[in-house]
Amino acid sequence: MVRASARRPARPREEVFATAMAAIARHGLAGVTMAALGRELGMSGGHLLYYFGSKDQLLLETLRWSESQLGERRRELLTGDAPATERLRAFAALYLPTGPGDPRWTLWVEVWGRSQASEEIRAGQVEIEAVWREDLVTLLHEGVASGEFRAVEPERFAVRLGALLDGFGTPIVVGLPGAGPEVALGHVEDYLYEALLAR
Amino acid sequence: MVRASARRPARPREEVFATAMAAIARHGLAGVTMAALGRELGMSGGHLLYYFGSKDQLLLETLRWSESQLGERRRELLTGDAPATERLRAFAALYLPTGPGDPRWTLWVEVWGRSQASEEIRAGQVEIEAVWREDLVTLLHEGVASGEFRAVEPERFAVRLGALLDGFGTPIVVGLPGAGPEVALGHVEDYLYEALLAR
DNA sequence: CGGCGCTTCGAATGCTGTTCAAACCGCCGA
DNA sequence: TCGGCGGTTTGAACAGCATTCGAAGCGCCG
Repeated sequence: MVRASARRPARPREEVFATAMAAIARHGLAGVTMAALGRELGMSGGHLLYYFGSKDQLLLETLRWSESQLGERRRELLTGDAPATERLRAFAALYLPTGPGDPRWTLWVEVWGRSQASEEIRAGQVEIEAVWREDLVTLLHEGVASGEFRAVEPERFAVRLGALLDGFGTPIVVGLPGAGPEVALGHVEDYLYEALLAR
Repeated sequence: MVRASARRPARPREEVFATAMAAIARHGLAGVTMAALGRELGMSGGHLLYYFGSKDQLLLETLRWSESQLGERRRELLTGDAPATERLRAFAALYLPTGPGDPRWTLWVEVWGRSQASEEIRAGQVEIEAVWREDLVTLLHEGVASGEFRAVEPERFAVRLGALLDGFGTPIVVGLPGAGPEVALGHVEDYLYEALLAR
């Protein structure tokens, strides 16, 4: 058929991810249609699917991109020469949601919801989380080695701290009453004090 | 029109919930259609919606029912005369998923995924969780009062323990590598020892 | 016995993810 | 320069499903 509408080159991947993330944060994944996202980007919905394969794949790639954005910030604060305690606190603050509807965490909530039914999404989230875990373990090693932290087992401690942060994060992003980043950070700081510093 | 198919009375609510829960555990909510669920129950999909209003409402009611099933067990173990420490451990064991695909937790994962977009679901989950929280706070009060636990603040401690349990539970039910109820319980027990018992 | 309100069915409706045919375009080799 | 090829882009078709809703059915009550 004669193409009535003009062809438009795909938007840069960065812009696609940023727009997708904002839309998902605002409407939830179910509230975002490929057609609507395409309109926002000046692309067709079919064009988006040509590149990403499926809506769920788009979600996973968007999360991957989002997490990679944080990689720089996390590396900066983790490799600074502030005491390990401060860096660990900063790590937790960076990990936790900024508040209800935090776009990055909204992606995570959507991914968790799809993870059980998809080995591919599970593998993806494991890969993304691994980076956080490795960085945390490295920091814990440093703190223990320098004598700043008690002689905890870094791997095991990282698992527990990760669970605690996840457990606090989800109610924040979802907007449950009483849940907020300050409250959560207060708990985490107390926990870190009791577990790593108190003698 | 002349009704070709026979009318069938609705299945008891209990059976609807049990069947819905099993189907959701097996396929995820997205993989369960109202038509298919109706066929399993010998009802029409429209009939299910007549009673539940929407698929999301069915999910929330199923979770409510599921949690009420546990209410008895939780009350039994919490009001026993075993030491508070044992009862607290049993509480944690009951709270955590039994393993990947745990039906009860699968409902929770689905609810979390919809919570952000729905005030009604948020309110529902807060109500359901409140019971667990209250029971935990009561137990903590007992343990502190009897001198068995350190003088922690029960409300605050319950928030933190709840976060830790949630943070451990989700990877288990979703089936992430390395996550399992024994591992999680080990962590939780260690945490409880360090936070409540160790001097 | 008639009317009322609840129950039950299942197709219609509306919507959306995904597929796919077709047009378009740039590049490369003959 | 031209034809072929492969990637790009569109948007409708397709398939599926949540939800709505009209209509039939049924029990109960006055």
